[in-house]
Amino acid sequence: MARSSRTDVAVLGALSVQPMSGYAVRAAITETLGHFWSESFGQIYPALARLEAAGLVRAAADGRTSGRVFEITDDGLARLRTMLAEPDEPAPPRNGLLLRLFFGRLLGPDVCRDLVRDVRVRAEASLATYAALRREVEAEPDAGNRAYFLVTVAAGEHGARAQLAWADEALTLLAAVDDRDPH
Amino acid sequence: MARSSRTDVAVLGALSVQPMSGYAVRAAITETLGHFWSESFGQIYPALARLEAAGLVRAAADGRTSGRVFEITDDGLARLRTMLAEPDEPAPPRNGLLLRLFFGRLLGPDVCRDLVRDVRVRAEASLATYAALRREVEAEPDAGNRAYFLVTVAAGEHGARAQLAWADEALTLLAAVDDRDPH
DNA sequence: AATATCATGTAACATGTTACATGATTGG
DNA sequence: CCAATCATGTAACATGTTACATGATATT
Repeated sequence: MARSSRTDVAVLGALSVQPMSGYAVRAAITETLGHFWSESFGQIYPALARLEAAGLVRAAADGRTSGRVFEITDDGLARLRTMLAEPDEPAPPRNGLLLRLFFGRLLGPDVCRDLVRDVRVRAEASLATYAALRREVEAEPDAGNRAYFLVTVAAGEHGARAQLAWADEALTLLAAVDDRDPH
Repeated sequence: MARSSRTDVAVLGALSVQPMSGYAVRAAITETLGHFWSESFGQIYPALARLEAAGLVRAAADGRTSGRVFEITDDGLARLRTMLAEPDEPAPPRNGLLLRLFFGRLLGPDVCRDLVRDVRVRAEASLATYAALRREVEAEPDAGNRAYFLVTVAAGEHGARAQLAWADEALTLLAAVDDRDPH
């Protein structure tokens, strides 16, 4: 049916919170959805043009700046609800790290351990970020969407903790590999 | 530098195990790397042509079939080692499920709970698959790459268990949402 | 005045899937 | 002989990033 529906969801979703410029949509997605979503200008501006042509958003000149302010229409809100309800079909798996580690014998256990340790470090940094994010959300009064926000934060936390536990198991497995093995 | 390096890694990696046809490369990737990688014919055949032109693989007519058998060259093996050692730059995050749940207020807690339950069911199925995979690997004698295979299986297991734990936390969070809230 | 940030857009490129076209080989 | 599988390839499409071009506004 619709082209680029995922970008459309993100853009309409941002505009469902409040009207804003395309530039601000990008900033909102980066800042608020950044831990599970991303969009580039090259996607956002054509998406806004499409959505405007379809009557799902309405644009008005911004008095204060040279740009335009986009506002979601009733049709746009209805369309967003429809798209949100569509089943989420998971993308085909493509994990570059596991691809490397699977052929790790060609690399040797030392290099593989470095790859894994790197993941561990990044996972610990992520955990700290999520903890801060959680404190932020819990400090603000619930405007009705706190639970939904916390659900996404929890996903990040569980994922990062899983990476940590996996890294430790992987390091144990790799410690048992004979380094004199033919790489 | 090189175009399509990730596909090249997967294809060269498959051929580093044994020479085979392009069709068999696809089957090997699907069967053996399937839980963390995927390639389509539309990527594999052009990749093989590129790799052959670059001298990284060598093709010979297969006596038994109408097709060709591709064999990795010494240059190809060296190239594969180089590419495996390159740092893995993580893809920008794009989690369609979390995008939906973040705007879950527009959908209502009931629909969101259905989305989460679906993840839970799939995660449990994954866990069973990984358990079977682990038994398979551990039943065979170690040809020197068992630890590396187990590292990738462990990643799947930890990821699936994290999804399970997250789903339960999410269901608890969503159970507390007032369903009479304005969607 | 210079610099940073806000703002909009496009073109080139990269990567990937899906559908199609074509034919050989094998097993029932 | 017919169906399934093996085998190779291309074209169209989808999705996405990056780099570029351009200019307005705000801050120091």
